[in-house]
Amino acid sequence: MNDHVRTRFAPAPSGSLHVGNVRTGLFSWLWARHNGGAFILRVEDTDASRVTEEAVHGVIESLRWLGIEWEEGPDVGGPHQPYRQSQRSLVYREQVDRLLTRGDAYPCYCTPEELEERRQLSLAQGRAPGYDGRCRNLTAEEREAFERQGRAAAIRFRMPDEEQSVHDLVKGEVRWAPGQLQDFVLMRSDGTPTFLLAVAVDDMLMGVTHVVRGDDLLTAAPRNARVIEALGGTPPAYAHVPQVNGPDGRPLSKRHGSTSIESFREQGFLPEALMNYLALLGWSKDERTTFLTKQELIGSFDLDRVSSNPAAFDVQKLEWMNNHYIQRLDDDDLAARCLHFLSEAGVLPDLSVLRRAMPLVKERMKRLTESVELLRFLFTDDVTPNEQAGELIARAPEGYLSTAADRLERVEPWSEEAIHRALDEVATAAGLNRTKGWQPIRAAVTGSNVSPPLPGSLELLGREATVARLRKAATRAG
RNA sequence: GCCCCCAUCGUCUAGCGGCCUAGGAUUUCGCCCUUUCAAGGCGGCGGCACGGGUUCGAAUCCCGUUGGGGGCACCA
Repeated sequence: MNDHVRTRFAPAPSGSLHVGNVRTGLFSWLWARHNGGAFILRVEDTDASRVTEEAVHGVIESLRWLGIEWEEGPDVGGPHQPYRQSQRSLVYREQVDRLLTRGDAYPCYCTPEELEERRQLSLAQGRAPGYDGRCRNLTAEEREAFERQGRAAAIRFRMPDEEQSVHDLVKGEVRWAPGQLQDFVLMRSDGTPTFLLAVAVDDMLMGVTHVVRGDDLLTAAPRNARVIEALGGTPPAYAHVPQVNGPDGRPLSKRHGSTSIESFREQGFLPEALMNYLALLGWSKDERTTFLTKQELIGSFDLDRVSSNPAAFDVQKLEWMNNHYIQRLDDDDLAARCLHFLSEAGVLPDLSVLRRAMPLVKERMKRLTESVELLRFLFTDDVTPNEQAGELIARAPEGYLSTAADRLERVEPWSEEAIHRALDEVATAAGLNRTKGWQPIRAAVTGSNVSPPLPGSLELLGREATVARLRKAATRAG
């Protein structure tokens, strides 16, 4: 345990937070918690044009819902405020000035057009397309000349001309040959900081000890580290975790449909199930542990056991896990969660009945949204039979449903057991087994060929509605 | 084009030189249970990308090939 561990999650809230990003954030958070350290939420909005206020709120909402909390962030404040890069311009200006005076950074007067032109040329000649270092060693006179031309300078970092390496906690030792990592822009010519500057400065100033992020940022690590060192700080340890892929094995993106945390919530997934599933995407406790509570995850999470190869997101396994968690929720809790989806669908349940219906449906739902179709018949008299139900009703023996109605009308008491016996009597009298005998009744009462167990369902529905629906179907059956 | 990362059942993974005729989970298939649908139980199919090494011995180490991904922006 190391209570000095400080990690952060720094999403750029331009779009929605998808499960891949969050999986990475989850690892970062788990590492902080595992070490009894602190977790920071920071908004990476150096390119302010792409960020909306709703997006920032969305990020906060999604993380909260999942069960991730932070000690410092834009909403809760903290000793290193502000936590939005768009509000830290002065800080970046100050740090970039230090780099400038030390000669670790320099003004670059090349225009985007010139850079693009040279980039194309390099590519055509088979050389690296990056920055060629044109303004690296400008004399004072040359600078003045550019200034007189009215050129605005971007500020570039002077990358040491030597081999670069990072010791990554997941990838191991990674090296880049001298010249491979070119001088990059720290501050745009309009004075706004780039991601590369902001991240280095913030991680340093906020005392971040471990940077856990997607491995698409692996080449940013040596740049981040060199900037921090040039500023006199100690770079954090880096852990670059693989990206999460879609079911087709390609990186998760819009193309894969709704992959935002918000959409999983709307689809009826439990946050505890999603967290458990996500934690197992690229990490494992051992060879058999599948279910871990939040506390257990915190207790056993270790960057050492994070896999270095990308994982594909498998909804089916998530669904299976979701069902597992649903089954283990207590009835009040589950009912409260289903209520949201029922009312969303326009079904307004009697709360007491809803609660008592939970034992009947909990092992039948992969998603909470399924509670709507499973339980609708309990809360509405509109039970127009679906196609299969219609057939079941039509194929019922002559007078069968009326007989069932008659018999159920006399059931005493109106209990699951008594109803069960009555249903059997009706079926037996008609020479039918349970399957054949109960299905028409199920169809008539629930409007579907599939429903929760019949006796329990009828008990909850009540005698009156049950009998009425049977009679109505009987007339329709002719 | 150059650089970097990755490679075990369809999917998530265990495996860090002998315990592996490769284990678990999910998916799928079959059986059992059963009032429908599920859940549950039992069982089956299914994998070390390929080629070279190193070693008494390789899924495990090294090299190469192939494949996938990422980077080379005044995006993040």
